[in-house]
Amino acid sequence: MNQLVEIKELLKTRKLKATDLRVEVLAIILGFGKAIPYQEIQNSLQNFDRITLYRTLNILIERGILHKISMENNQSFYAMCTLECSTMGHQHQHVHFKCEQCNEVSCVETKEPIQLAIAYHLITDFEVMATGLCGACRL
Amino acid sequence: MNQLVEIKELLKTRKLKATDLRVEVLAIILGFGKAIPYQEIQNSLQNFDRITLYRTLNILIERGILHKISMENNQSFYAMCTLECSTMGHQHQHVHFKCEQCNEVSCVETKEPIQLAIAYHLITDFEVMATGLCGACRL
DNA sequence: TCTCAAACGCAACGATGTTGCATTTATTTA
DNA sequence: TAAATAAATGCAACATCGTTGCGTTTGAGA
Repeated sequence: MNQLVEIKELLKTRKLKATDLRVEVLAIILGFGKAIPYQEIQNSLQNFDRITLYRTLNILIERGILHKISMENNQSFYAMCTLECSTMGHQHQHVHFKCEQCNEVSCVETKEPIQLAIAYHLITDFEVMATGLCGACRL
Repeated sequence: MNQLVEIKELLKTRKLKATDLRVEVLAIILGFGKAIPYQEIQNSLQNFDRITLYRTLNILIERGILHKISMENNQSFYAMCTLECSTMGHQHQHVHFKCEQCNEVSCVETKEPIQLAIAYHLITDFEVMATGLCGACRL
């Protein structure tokens, strides 16, 4: 089964029509492999409507297909969700890592699960943004 | 020694002129106590130039006086740095916590220092954004 | 093929980021 | 205290992105 069919299947399971832009955007993100900057998505598209792209990304996030990563400089990255995410919500346990050398952003797993506790606070969810050197750039 | 003098001292140690806007912005942030939304800063100022405020916040961050917190919805918050931060860089060990009830964002310490390790990666810095219920809203 | 809710495309508006440049000002120095 | 100057301001100008409304188009099921 090729990627195009897989994408359409995925959209169907989330009750979304398989429109051209949606399929195209998902193909671009899947092809990029790591978390993709918003600009990169725009650059990869030929003709597109800005507002439609905006709504497309939002609904893909809402349905648990994509998740958004906001960097400190307000740059937005998008990445595929894991299978645990659904229309009901996101379930990410990974860390968002940005390499200072190659500037790539990726979703990585920690060696140990992260334990987080704050006095008097009830933590329901958290996100970790780490920076440093990725495996390739460390060599 | 009153707050005004303290603010001017702080600016001097970071080699920054004590201009009206800088002093005013720092007084607003200190008065707010917790992390302050960008909008709240604007609302608290009477007459101000948007670009000057933009540059003011940037240079205060650059000199280790403030730090910026980017929320997932692209809303920006600003908070005072600890004394460990300087012109040489930021040294935050705390967690940025957003209460889902009162929507306040604050810098809080964890019970245990956070240990983070990712296979093949070298981590030089990381930031944690947590959501849940703060002490006051839990009662 | 028909039907219709869903999605698109465009207008319109607002907030913020960013740079250049002439003018003003805080602080140092004479 | 006044002069000198590097720093900071204020404004123009431009760009990007977020967001909503609305008429038109279209994907997918009947």
